[in-house]
Amino acid sequence: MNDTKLIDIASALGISVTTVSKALKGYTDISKSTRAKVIEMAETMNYMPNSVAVNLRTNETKTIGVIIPATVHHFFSSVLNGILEEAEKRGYLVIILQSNEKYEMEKKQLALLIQKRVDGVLMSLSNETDDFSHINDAIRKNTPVVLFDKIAKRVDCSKVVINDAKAAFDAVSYLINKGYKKIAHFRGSYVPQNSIDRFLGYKRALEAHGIEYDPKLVYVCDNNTDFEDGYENAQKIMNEHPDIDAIFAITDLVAIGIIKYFNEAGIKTPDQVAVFGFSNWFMSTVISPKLTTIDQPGFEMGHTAVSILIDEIADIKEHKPVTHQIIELPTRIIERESTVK
Amino acid sequence: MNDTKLIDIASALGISVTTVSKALKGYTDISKSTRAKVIEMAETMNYMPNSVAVNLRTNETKTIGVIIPATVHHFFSSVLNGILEEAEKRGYLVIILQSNEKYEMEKKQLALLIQKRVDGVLMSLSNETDDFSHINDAIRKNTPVVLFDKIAKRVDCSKVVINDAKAAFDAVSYLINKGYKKIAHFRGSYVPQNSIDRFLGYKRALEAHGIEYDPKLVYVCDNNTDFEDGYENAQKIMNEHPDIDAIFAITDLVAIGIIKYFNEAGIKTPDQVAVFGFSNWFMSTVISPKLTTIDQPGFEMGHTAVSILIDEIADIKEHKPVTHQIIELPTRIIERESTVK
DNA sequence: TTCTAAATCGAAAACGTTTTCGAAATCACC
DNA sequence: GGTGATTTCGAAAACGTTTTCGATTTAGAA
Repeated sequence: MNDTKLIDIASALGISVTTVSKALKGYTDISKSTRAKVIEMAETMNYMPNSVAVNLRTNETKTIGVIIPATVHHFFSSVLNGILEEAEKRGYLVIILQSNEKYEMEKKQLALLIQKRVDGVLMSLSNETDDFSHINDAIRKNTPVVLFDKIAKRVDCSKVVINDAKAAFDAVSYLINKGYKKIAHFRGSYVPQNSIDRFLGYKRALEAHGIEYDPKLVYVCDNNTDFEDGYENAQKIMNEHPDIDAIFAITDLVAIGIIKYFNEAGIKTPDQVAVFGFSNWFMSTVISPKLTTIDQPGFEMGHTAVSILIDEIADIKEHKPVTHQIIELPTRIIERESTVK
Repeated sequence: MNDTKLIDIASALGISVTTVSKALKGYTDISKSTRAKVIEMAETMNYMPNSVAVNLRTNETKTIGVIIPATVHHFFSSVLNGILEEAEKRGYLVIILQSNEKYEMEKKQLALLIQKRVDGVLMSLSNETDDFSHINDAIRKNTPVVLFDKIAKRVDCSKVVINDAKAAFDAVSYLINKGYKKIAHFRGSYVPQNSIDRFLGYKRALEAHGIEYDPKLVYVCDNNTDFEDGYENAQKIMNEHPDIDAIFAITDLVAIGIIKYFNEAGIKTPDQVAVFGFSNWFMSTVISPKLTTIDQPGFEMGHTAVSILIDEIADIKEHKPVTHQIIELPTRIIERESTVK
């Protein structure tokens, strides 16, 4: 409980607080000899600046806030790891909050972060949010925001995303090129744009290859925490459309539910029905057959989001104009067993 | 960029900063009428206190730090979710740092958190740390620390753990009671106590049931990020000891590697060799056969760790004596397919 | 009306830094 | 020894709050 502060060093040395502060911060108007004495004394007294006081004086906290909509799992784990690594590298601390897909939560948490004077915030939007004034408020107050993954096009800030529609288009095109003809889609709920985009990619790929889109082959899986949805809808679709030969699933989670059911029901994957996932979560290599999927680079997403944010923080500090970037990270197909006969 | 502060409200109302502050904080020496005026003006000017200034004055940040040794995955995801939920509930923010199993990192990060004036810190030790002076320093400086999962008995602070030895003992006893006779153990590396304790539990269970412990049946799996270790050692043990009938694995991850190999090599699980995991990670229900395992309550661990920490913070603030608690969370066997014939 | 008690307010210090600006001391040079 | 330039230091203000303590006003009682 013996926190040493500037004044302790100063009085130990019989000099002023100002001189101590300057010596420690490398000001040039302090003689080498007193600087040396100060540094040594600071060392022996185990001095560490009180960050709160520094923050108040300098008006920056070297801290960024992160708001994620869901629990820390799967995709968001990767993003978080990317965020933590890059933030550490750049000397920033990170505060994490989860909105549980609630707009009110998200709004409250963003306000809290601003009140805490974080230097910037990273966020992935909740499914509920269709009003973005809280974000615009933050930006107007000079707290830069960068959106990742679940973004809103209408907000004027930097964003880092993948192209869900294109990734889905590629996935379905891959299936078509492999010779699959009757391809179903297990989509996500109707609200998040990612879910919509992946569905659109699916639809466009069919049309681009001259296959008629059949809405009856689209099933909704809106449970994001378990694979039961995939399991049950797989059962359902094999009753209603036993002649399908492939399913493009919105996530690896539902893909795994599908494969689980197929394995239990004796339906051969990929021989009778191929399965294509999305995200390349760890468990996609655990299941048998191993899952063909889209690699969604969560770690890189976290990395670049932090990088952009910290650059913007620096620009704002130097009163430079900040130019917002929209970064679209590349995805790629990871071909495994569930689609190759 | 128009942050309103106390003085703005004060001058708008023609009163002093003191009165505004008191009115907002519910001091009783402010008349109802001015209080009402202040509150209304604060509302319309959208006042939010500057947390940094408040922190400096009150000497508390309502923030806790968390240091985890590994990447945010599997078990630590659950813990983190528990931490985030409980912290939010109690009005605390959380800063997360990862030490990557490096003692020097851990030490540096703890110092950083103290410098940032967090009110307390939660940590799970790195494999390298066998010197605990940094933790004792923190505690001596009145920053309470509570250790979880990977702890050090010698540090005088609260801890929340599971009983690894007992859990392992239960697991192996379960196998013995099921009739398995030649039970191997795929242990973790030699350094973390958890790994040692689980090994000891294994050994004691054998001895308690009159089965001779054979060190040749113990294999080391020290890769925590992939299941290759389990896979390769499974291959090895089936060459060297083809007559084993069960394996107790240190984590679900290596258990899954084992099952993967067994599935590919045509070795029937559990008929020829049963497999028992540890932790009850999500993927243990993904694999076929589904994995019998020990439920390690990560979410509850995060919850109670935060709860204890915040209680200690309150005690310290009120200069009450703090009594450290050692909480041992119960584990239980989750019986699935990999051990029932 | 006067005196006391209660109600209401504000000046100022404090939290621990950083930074501006001026003062003092030293130096170089003639 | 005097001048100006340079080096070295420190007083003080500032960041935005909270809180103590004293001052002033008001109400109540006699």
